[in-house]
Amino acid sequence: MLQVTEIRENKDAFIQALTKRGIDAAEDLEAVIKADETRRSTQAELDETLSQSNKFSKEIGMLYKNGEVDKANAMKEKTVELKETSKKLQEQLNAAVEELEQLLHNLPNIPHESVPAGTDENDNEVVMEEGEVPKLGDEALPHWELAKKYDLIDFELGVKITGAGFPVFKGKGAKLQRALITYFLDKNTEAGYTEYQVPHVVNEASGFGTGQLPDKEGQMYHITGDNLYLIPTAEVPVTNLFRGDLLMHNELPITCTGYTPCFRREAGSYGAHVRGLNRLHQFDKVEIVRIEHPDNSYAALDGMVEHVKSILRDLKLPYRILRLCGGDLGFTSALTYDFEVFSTAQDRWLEISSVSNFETFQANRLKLRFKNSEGKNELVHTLNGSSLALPRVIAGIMENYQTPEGIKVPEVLVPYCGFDMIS
RNA sequence: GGAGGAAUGGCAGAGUGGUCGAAUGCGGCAGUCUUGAAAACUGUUGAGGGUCACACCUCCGGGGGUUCGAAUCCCUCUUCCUCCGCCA
Repeated sequence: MLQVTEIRENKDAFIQALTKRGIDAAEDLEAVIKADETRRSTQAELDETLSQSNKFSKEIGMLYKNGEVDKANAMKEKTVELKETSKKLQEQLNAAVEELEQLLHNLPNIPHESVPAGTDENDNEVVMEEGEVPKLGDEALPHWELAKKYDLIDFELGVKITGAGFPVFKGKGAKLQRALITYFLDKNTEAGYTEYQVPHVVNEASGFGTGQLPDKEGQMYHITGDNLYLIPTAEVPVTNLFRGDLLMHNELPITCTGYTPCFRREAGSYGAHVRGLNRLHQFDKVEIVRIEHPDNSYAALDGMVEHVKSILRDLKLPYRILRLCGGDLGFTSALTYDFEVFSTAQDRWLEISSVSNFETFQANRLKLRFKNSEGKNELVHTLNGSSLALPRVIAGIMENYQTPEGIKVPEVLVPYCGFDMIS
């Protein structure tokens, strides 16, 4: 959520920045400023009224103390009108606040200055590319065929018990997935992240705090009976651990990692791109989350990018990093780097990580602040990234590591798997 | 599921109708001392709104009520704790 005081001061800069997302926010921002003015003037009027009635109350108290009951009773009558006025003003104020919040909730974050302008994924900027793309023969198979050949994943069984997009992992397929989760968590904790195990369902306040609600309501599974939501990413429960907190500056940064399944309705997805593991309703992911001092958040973002790189180097997967353009940038993000692994057999890039700095956007919704070194309260910066999302990593490994004899297991995973070949 | 108890500032914890936005301790900040740090000592320090700055307003789990006046009384919801029952 953007900060009103900043909009008030830099309206034009905000309008300018939002054009990068392909949004003309001039009208909305003007409405924000107007609603804010109404809010402030109503508040001032209400405060004045309340101030009056506070004064009367104190005087009445004094009169009673002095035994001047008649005078006190006379004064009581004066308060009646004030009460009615303040009630009316309070209602007006509530309406103004609600209108203002409505507007603010629907405005996306301001893109960082380095974010390229653009409308969709075609305008994303390739920052770097690394790793060797293996040369596979013509007989190379996509992962959904390999999964069948070696009996690693059963998509039909998932359909039977739940529906499309809920695969069942079996045997060495299941074990490979478990190995990856443990390996990722080890890698993250070695880098200093504290491991958390969190609930996989969250309440409405949590969904709002990280910005999934109300923006992405339709993408989440909603448990209507209890008004809870299945998490679309560990970002939601983990970041919300700190919702409403006022931290001390020396507590920063806070760094967390956690493994959770993720649930996404993916309404509107279709076609060959959703085949196999490419797009699922339930998938596993290991996430890293950082709560940072604003001065350090971009250095921290770079650090997270380096960290994810080192994992992909370990796994010896060819990958590239994209800087998302304004049009492809998530609602809450100021700057996002996507990591993609090249799948040789599919001849396409698969997104396996997304690393973002949300600056104060989430913190403002979460009311997550810290006391700075001057003793003043300030919003923190929040960041998160996948390290990593499992299914496409598995797809990438299966496809890139296939040989006529079977699928080789990346060296770093062998100790975690207990086998070095799937055949 | 049944019976009791509780929810106060970053944290712990006093406060039961009228200078209570709230004692005290810890923590934070500033300073003295020290080569530096620690310790000790001194000062300062709740949050949000508002203002150039004051003034002023709101906030003692959420919502509603009683009253001229509520952290304090009443209703309601939520959460936590203790005991009993059930149970992975």
